[in-house]
Amino acid sequence: MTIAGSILIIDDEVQIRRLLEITLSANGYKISEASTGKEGLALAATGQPVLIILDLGLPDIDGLEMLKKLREWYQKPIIILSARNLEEDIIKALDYGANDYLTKPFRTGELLARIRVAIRQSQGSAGKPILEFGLLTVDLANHIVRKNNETIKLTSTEFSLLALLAANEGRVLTHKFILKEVWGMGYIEQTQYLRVFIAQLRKKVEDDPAKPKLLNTESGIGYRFG
Amino acid sequence: MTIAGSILIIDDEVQIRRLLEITLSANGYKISEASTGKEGLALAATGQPVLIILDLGLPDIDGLEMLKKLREWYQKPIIILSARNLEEDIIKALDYGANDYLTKPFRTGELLARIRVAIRQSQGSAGKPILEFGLLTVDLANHIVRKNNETIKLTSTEFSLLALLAANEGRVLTHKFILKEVWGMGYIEQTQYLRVFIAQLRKKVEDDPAKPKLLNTESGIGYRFG
DNA sequence: CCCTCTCTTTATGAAATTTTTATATCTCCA
DNA sequence: TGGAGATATAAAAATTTCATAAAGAGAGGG
Repeated sequence: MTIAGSILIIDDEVQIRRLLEITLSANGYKISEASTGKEGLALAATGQPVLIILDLGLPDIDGLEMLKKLREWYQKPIIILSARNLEEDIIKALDYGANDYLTKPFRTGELLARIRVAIRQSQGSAGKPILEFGLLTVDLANHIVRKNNETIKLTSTEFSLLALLAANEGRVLTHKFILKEVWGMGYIEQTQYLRVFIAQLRKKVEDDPAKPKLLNTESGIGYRFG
Repeated sequence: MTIAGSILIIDDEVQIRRLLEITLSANGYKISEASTGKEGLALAATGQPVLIILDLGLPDIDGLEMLKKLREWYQKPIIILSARNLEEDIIKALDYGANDYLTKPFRTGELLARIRVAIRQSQGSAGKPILEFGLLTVDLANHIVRKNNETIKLTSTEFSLLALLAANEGRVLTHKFILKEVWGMGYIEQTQYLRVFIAQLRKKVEDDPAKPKLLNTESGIGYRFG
């Protein structure tokens, strides 16, 4: 029903959905639609949309709450459509993680241009193929990890986890974010998996697994590489 | 508080420059200004601004040409300010590499929010601003606090508390407000929590915890940062 | 079919953090 | 100046979170 790489439209007004459906598909985008917040959250989780167009005036969930919920795990662009044009609303939505905010009625050409902006930004940084950290190198393309010039054998889950952390050196990644990226949306609460795999990685990667220098834990939040 | 990096304003109208200068510096941004396209290009090259605010109606260079020239080498966000509200102009500017487009007259609060969006996107996916207070820096996105360039270890509650106070530098926040924001609605009466955590923070953050300079108490009301 | 490899669960002790308690100190005003 | 209410701080207790080993489950290869 939903196809990866699509744009998800969450709006309760059928005319708007129809208009967007026509406009967007005429411009080569695949689309999926939801008319309620609940449905929208479900589709966002399962459909892996590259961008979400969100109406703030949904019947079942407060718009800002919806935005907050999405941003707990969804990093790609969210463009707000709203009938409200109060500065206060716009500021709040943008600060809650929206990428752009258009008021209804909107111009379709402008919306398309703003979608292009959002998408080109989200595709911006394509990381380096090989990451180096002193004696440790992580070759993302070839799934090879070396320590002191010897290759280390990692399972594919272990590699995904290490690659994710290494690619975000210095940043704290939350449990939920890591679980979503490595295991998928359905595993967002399985914090214990993470602990088990971090322990395994430390055994293989750290000089002294009991005193980790690369895989640091941020208690109550998540993990940080480096 | 200052937010790292400067914003370059390129606009020929002196009133606009003055307005932006006041608004932006009041919000902790360093700024530089240019009144012509030529001057703007020079400053963009030498000043390494983190963001450019560009007026499309410059006297010496066509706005779109200017944008094109900048985008040949400048990757950070460019926000367009323009008197023109034609859809065609907006689309062109966005497709030429602008990150956002506001029409004059604009609302300053909204502009500030859109600047925050642009900056957080250019700083890797989830980057909120980095707050600086002399020798103390608070990196909101990465949960990192540095003092004299050494990272200080804070628990997640300690960090939330510090971040809240720091983000509201100079303002007095009441006990109830802080408790509501950091612990949640149900903890509004737990003033003692606050005292305990403020004491812990002072031990970690202040030079002399007994004579706090950053975490000040407003007896009977609450606390104030700075 | 058995062996190996990996992922998933479960169990347990350790560590970190939060909450509670206790006591000392400060501040303001009568 | 004295006392009441507010604040600071240390330290103990309780709770939560984390690390790790190990057992169970499932898949795939020989």
